[in-house]
Amino acid sequence: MGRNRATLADVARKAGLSKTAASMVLNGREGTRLSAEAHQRVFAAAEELGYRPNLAARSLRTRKTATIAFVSDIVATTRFAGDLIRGALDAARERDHVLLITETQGDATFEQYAIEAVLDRQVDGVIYAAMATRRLTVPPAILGGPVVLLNATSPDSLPSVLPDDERAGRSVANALLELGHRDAIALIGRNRLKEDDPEVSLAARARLRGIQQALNEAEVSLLAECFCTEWLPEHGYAAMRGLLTRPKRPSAIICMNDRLAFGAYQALGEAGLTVPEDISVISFDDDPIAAWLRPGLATTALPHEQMGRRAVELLLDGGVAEPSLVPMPLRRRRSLAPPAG
Amino acid sequence: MGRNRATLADVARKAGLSKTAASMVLNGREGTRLSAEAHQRVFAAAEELGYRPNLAARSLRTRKTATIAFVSDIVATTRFAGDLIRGALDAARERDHVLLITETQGDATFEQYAIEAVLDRQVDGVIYAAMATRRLTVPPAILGGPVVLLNATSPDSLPSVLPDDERAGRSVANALLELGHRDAIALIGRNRLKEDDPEVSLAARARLRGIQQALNEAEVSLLAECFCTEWLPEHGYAAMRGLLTRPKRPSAIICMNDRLAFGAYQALGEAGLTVPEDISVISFDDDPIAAWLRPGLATTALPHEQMGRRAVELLLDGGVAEPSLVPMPLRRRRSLAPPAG
DNA sequence: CTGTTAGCGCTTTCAA
DNA sequence: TTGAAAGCGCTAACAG
Repeated sequence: MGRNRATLADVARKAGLSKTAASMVLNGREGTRLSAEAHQRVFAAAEELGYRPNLAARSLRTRKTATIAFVSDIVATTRFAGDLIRGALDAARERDHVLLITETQGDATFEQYAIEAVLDRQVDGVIYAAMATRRLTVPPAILGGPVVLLNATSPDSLPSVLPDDERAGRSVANALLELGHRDAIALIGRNRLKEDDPEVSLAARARLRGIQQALNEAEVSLLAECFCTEWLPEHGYAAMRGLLTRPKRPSAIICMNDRLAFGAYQALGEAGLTVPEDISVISFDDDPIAAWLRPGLATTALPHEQMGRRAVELLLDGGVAEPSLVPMPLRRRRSLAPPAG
Repeated sequence: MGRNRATLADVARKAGLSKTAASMVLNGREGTRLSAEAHQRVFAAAEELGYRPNLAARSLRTRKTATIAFVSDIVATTRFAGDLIRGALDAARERDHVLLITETQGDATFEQYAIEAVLDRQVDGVIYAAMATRRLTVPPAILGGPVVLLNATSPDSLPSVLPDDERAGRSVANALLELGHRDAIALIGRNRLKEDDPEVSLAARARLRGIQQALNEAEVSLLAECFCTEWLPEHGYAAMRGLLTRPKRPSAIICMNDRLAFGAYQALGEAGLTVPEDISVISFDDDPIAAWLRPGLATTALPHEQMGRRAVELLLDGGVAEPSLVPMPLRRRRSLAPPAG
């Protein structure tokens, strides 16, 4: 790769100047002034030879690689990883940086390996990303340089980027309250593990807190709360079926994520109920299925692209050692209506 | 980052040997034999100092960076990008390599930039990936070194990795034939643009070819073929509604991808028809929704993880300059049954 | 068997 | 204004 690339020495020779001079011209150094004509000659030579600096060589001197490590637990399983990465890539490109991406698969050995691999390559900083919003402890090895936590926080005080799930919880509840839903709102997706263990999830607790705040302010309480062992369609389906056996039918459902909502839709369809005429549904994440469902599912979007971008900004432009919350926009779709009757 | 790292010189000094000796011991060179005791001293010193070689410095001499560029058009929009990357990451790690990932967003300027960025960093090779299977022309700049096309082919003869869509087409059709479906099979998702322009898609044509081969062999012809301008749920929905207005109802539906099938499910549900008792459905991709649907959607999986892996293998272990087809496994789920009656 | 020397391509004193 | 020389950390010739 990149055989036969012209070197700085080639450019200097062609321009009839020293490497030093060529280097200074090409790097636009202010201090020492070379004649305008020398500038010309250097630029012309570089142009003609198609010169591009060898960044590995440069970094040996400058100790800067213009390369950031993006270390994450899992890139594939979640649909959202791509957006996190894309946002980071965009912001990195704008700053002339590049991303070295590794995946630990939640495995300590792989993690160790991944971290050594990127540190050996002298990256300028590390973005340590979790695919589920949670608290974690960062491997000490990366603390030798700039670190930003993405979709995670840690006991060490470090800059971090998180979605604002609590505010999202309030938006979701308020969206229903504004439509006139009061005492027939049910919640699907309570989960002790997620709510109680910040190392499993921060989202569950924050969303719940937001929902309850908004409801309390309106002096409304939930009609029912369904616990689910996982946030998958089948659990949403089962929960919804359960709700429909109760004497009082809910006028609106809040699901803790879109996959649960998808399951709830299936149960409603089978029961011959229509969204939103019979029951409104709203949830969290803005998974692609939310837009594909009929009717479209109202939800609050995980701002993954923004978050990836923010992480790079904090890393490169500097940022305070505390969580930076990114708003989750409410996507209003047809699954919302005033309560029937 | 990585300040205060011990250097080879530190190790050599501590071991009381020359840098050369230390280098040879640490790299396990066969040629020159140092005393067993010298080995011990070097290893001990390296261990104690937590020595790790500076790969940027090494690459300056060896012209190898143990870094591969993964240049793709779009990482985010498609759900599958993650799997492609994950497969590549795994295979790279097994070979002690790391991935520099960039995204061009299909924009020529970004692409130019991305390619220069990775070449400047002296990558050992480039994986040039497309998110939709298609034919493309690779930017000449990367032809100076090893290149593998991922999910794409090109007029230049280069090693490439593609899913075996044609064989998948045959599996899909055969799965229905085996169940006894004959002259009431309908196809949703024909699309002239995708079928006729290899730079848009190679999958559509190959899938169609496979389907038709299998049907021809069984002397069966399609009951109906629906054209769709895009392969999205809404188009599958519309197509399915159209099919249900015809005099003869199909016994089985082949959808060109899972999103179309999702739309078809919705139309079937609204029409009060049951999958698979009334109509069987099968499709392509194995999008996560395929498993979430009720009943589970039978489909042929895009082997993206395998493909990413294969690309790295071809790049690093060497491979012939021709397409390498990766099989698409059939996922049998509950959406298949013998024709009713 | 071991060590010295010379770069890889670049930036950066420092001297002319 | 310009250039020579040193050196980043490593490996590869080549002598000892």
